[in-house]
This record gives sequence, C-alpha cells and structure tokens, in this order.
Amino acid sequence: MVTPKIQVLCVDDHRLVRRGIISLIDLEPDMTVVAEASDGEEAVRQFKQHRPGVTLMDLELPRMNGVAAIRAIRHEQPDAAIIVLTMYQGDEDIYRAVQAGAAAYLLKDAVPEVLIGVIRTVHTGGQVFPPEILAVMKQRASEPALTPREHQVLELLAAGKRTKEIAAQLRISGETVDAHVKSMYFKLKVHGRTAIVAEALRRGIVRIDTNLRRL
Amino acid sequence: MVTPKIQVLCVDDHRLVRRGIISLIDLEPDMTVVAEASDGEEAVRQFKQHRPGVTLMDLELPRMNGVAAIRAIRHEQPDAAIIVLTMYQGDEDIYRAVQAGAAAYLLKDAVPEVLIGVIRTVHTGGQVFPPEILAVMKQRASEPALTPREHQVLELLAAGKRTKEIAAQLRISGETVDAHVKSMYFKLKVHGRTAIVAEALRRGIVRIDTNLRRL
DNA sequence: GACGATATCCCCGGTTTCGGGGGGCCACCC
DNA sequence: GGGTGGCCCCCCGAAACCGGGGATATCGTC
Repeated sequence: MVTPKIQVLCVDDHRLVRRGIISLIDLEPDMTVVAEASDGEEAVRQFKQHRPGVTLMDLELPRMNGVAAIRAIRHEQPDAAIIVLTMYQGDEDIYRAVQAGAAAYLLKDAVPEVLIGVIRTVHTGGQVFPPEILAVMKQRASEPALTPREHQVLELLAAGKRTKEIAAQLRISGETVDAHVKSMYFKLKVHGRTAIVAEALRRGIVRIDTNLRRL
Repeated sequence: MVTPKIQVLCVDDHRLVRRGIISLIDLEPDMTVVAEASDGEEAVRQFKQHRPGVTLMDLELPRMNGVAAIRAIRHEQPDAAIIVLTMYQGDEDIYRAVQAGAAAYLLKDAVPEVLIGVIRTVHTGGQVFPPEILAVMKQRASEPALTPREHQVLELLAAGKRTKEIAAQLRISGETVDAHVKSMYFKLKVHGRTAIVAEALRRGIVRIDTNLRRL
C-alpha cells in the first residue's frame, strides 16, 4: 500500500537555494517537490496548478513579495499550509507573514532536519514558531502600528527625501508631513530624521531598493 | 589514469545554500567539495588546512566578513582562486571584493552551469566578471573614495546619531563633523542627512545591523 | 449619535542642519 | 621644499527640523 507523498512547492528567487532545498526534500521517502517558483506571481500560479500540501516561501521576491503571495494563496485556499523560510531581515517581516497566515517561520540557516520536521508538522495542520520568533511576535504585538499614511511618509523619508519633497509628492502640506513624522517619533521612540530611517530599516518596516545600478 | 579532482572550499553562512552548492558540484565528475565553512574565521582555517584549488565565498558572514576572509586567504597564498558568490547588496561589495583579490564575482541566482564553468575557469588561473559586474567596477573606479574619517562619520550617521553625538563619540568638534558630512554631500552627490544615509545604504558603503532583537 | 482613530492643516519658539566661505597642521611624495 | 590630501577648526545667514500646542473633517464602530 502506497501512502501518497507530501507535495511541496518551493519558492525562492535564488536557484542555488531552491536546489539545496529540493535535494534535501527529495531525499525523504515521504515527500517530494512538485513545483518551484522564483517570484511571487509564479508562486501563486504554481500553487493554483499543483495544490501542494505544503508551500515553502521566501519573503524577498521580485514582482510580488512573499507576504503578498501568502495572502493570495490563502485567499485561494484558506487552509493552505505555508512555511516561511527566509533570512532575518527585521522584526516586521515576522509579524506580517504571520498575519498573512503563515503556519511556520524558519530562518534560512536552520538545520535540514528541522525543516523536514516542520514540513511534516504543518502538513498535518500544525504550526511551528521557534521561541525567538515567538518573542519577536509578542514584542511587536505590544507596539503601536503605523497608519498607512505614516508608512507612506516613512517610505519617502527613507528614500532620502525632505519634508517639502514628501509634501509635494503626497500632495499635502509640509505641516502635515511634519505631523506624521512627529507621530512616528512617538511610536518608534526615536528622535531625528536619520534616526527614524535607521530604526525603520533595522526593524524591516521599509526597505532600500538594492538593484544592480541602472546603467 | 586518474586526473585529480578540483578541490573546492564552500563558504556560506546558510546551511541550505551550502547544501545546494555541494549537491551541484559533487554531481560533476571532475570536482568535489573538500570542506565548508559558515563564517570567515572558519573559512581561513579550512583554507589553510585543505589548500583547495578553488574557494567559493559568500560576503555576508558572521565573525569575519567575506572581504576580510579573502584578504586573509590571499595573504596566506597570493594566487588562491576565490569566487565570490553572493546576493547583490550594493556596488561597494563588488569593488571591495575585487580589490581584495577575488577572481570571479557571481550573483546567487546564477544558473548552476555557469557556476560550474566559472570554477573550471578560475582553477586554471582565469577570471570571470559578468558584464554587469564589470560595469559597476568601472563606474565605481571613477568615483571619489571616502576617507576613513568620513566613513566613520557616515557609519554613525546611518546609526541615527546627530552631529553632536557623532562629535562626542569621535572626540572632534561639531563643526568638523559638519565638514566631513559636507564633503560627503559632494562626493556622493546628494543633499540632506537622510539622503546621505539612504545613498550609503543603497551603495552598500555601510550596513545596518539586523540581528534578532536583543530581548 | 458619540467615540476613537486617521488625516489634514495651523502656530510658534528654539534648535539643528545646510551650504557657502575661511584657515591651520601634518605626513607623504615628488 | 613645495605640492597634495587628509583632518581639524571656525563663522554666518538661510533653511529645515523639533516638539509642544490646537482645530477641523471623515469614517467607521459601537
């Protein structure tokens, strides 16, 4: 009698990483990688097509980020088991991914055996959050969230723009920009323009775009 | 008659990535991974012990960064063939790694066949720099370099500190800090505190420390 | 309909930064 | 011994930012 294998979808934008994960999983007799994807949109497509029992998802993806992909997949199938497997990039990622419905959160330097174990666990409906991840989640939950507008302002701030430029781009007055910035000083408990940018980057609230320089 | 295999040292802090690389290389009949390392210091140790024909090196490593490890290895053996295999993190990395003596620079999403080919090339003394990497090198070479002092100031600036704090920490006057900052405005062609931080991060000149939050 | 959260705009006094300018010291190289 | 470059210090007016305060409107929720 043949037990059906656990079908895994592997999403990561780096070929070599996918390669490593696949070689690892296919070593196990009771699981197999049925599809891979290198960006968020493809991940959703592949999910719809293959309906894998478990999805392994990186968060930093081109075209559609991991969190958005998780949301799309869970919208498609609300009980989809998704494991986030990513580098640590700040607390915010963890919070967002869990909000979006991730069933587990692992860092990329996890030992192979743990990954295998987690796949089995989430496949049967379980969740796995290591203690350090849980600690971040609890911490984060106790902190005030930024409003959408504040987030927009923060984004532009982190892009190096100054009050006037932000005001122009958002079509609001400079005073309003200031008001949002001041509100964030309180929420993030920092003082100063550069400090807020540093803190936001450290927490992973915003990112800088590191693309190969436009030539 | 047996041709000796190309001996490879694989350095990366993520187990899964090493795993992928190894499974790839060991598939080739004429090469084999003889050692791995997950941080810079271990990389140097392993190099001394095994004297591999080719070293695959990530740049973001704990304990000793990749560039420093490259320097240490080349100091040990000036003709050591080292391939940098990393995610793109800003132009500065490329420049520094090449300065340190890297024989090739590949991005982590390179196709496996390319990696294999590059290993063979550098093993016979060759160099491989893809056109986009070359372009960055040329561009960077034409730009003014920051002085050590400026770099220090930039680091503190990116940590969110303001003029006074930087002055205190560096034991210089606030005016001098300003002078350095102004000099960098010119060199980096930006205006404003937040802009200089954004630009420095984008280029990879400085980094923010993203460690799991100290609890 | 009252309430809370969000978003907008405003005022104001004090501090910091910006962007010019200036000069002096030292070490290294030609 | 005269450059050159890094580093340090200073001045000043204009602009930006800081950190309080308050006012109004909207939009949900309860």
